[in-house]
Amino acid sequence: MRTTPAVKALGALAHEHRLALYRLLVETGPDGLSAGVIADRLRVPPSSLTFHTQALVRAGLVAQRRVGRQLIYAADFAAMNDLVVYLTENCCGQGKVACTPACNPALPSAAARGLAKRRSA
Amino acid sequence: MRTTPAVKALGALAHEHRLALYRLLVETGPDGLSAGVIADRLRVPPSSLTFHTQALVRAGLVAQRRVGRQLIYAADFAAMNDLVVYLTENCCGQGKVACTPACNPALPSAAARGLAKRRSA
DNA sequence: CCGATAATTCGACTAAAGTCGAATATATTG
DNA sequence: CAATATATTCGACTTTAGTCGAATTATCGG
Repeated sequence: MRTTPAVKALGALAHEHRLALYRLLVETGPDGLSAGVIADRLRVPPSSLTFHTQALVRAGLVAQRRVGRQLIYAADFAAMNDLVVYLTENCCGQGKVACTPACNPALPSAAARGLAKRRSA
Repeated sequence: MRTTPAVKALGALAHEHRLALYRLLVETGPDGLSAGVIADRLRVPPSSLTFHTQALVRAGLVAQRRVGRQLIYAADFAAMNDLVVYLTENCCGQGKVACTPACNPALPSAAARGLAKRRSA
């Protein structure tokens, strides 16, 4: 079965270690953190940490770059926004007002080119 | 390892059938749809469909109610909003969610080239 | 009660995720 | 180049997710 970008992103976040890692990167901002620092903070062995960082990178939620001998990971905020938009899309058929606890505030409508149906590795 | 509510919710959405099902329910609104109708729309055998609806119900994203001899499933919009808020929490070190659309000052690559304001971690 | 409809549970199976030590690659420094 | 720091890949393993036919429970109309 074909795995869509949105499912990849959700699957990448659907693990304690990776969600903690992602939230750590969201909190940190564009500067990001090195793999070593992350492994230390999350108390995860290096080889396991690699497994999880790669899951996030493959899903497009986290970007990787090299600085010296370290690999730095940082959250991709646009990807997260795309995901959020996708989840709340067409809420209640977008015409009705019946969404009791308020469907969603206004969010960037970048879903078109985002997580919707794009086909990529 | 303890599985937090957020991870349960993300895991519940991290599957093609369940994401399609959830989005179908989001689009449908509070009235919801019966298991049979859902199975028909998603082209999933009844026993498999049950497996997936239960995953969403267990995660708190979908509510179940009986009407006659049918079981109706409907999205829980408050749960989705909670999840979205949780994902964007503490964005860029700020204590609010208000940065959600704006929390995209620059991607790490751009930041590394000095195209954006640098923040120390 | 009976027969039909609606959906779930059960069971057996296959596929995929997750873990982590040891070996390996990559980059820096002297 | 050699020694060191940083991180990944590999391999072997355990656990969990997912699939779906067949049997089972629940409900309705007569």
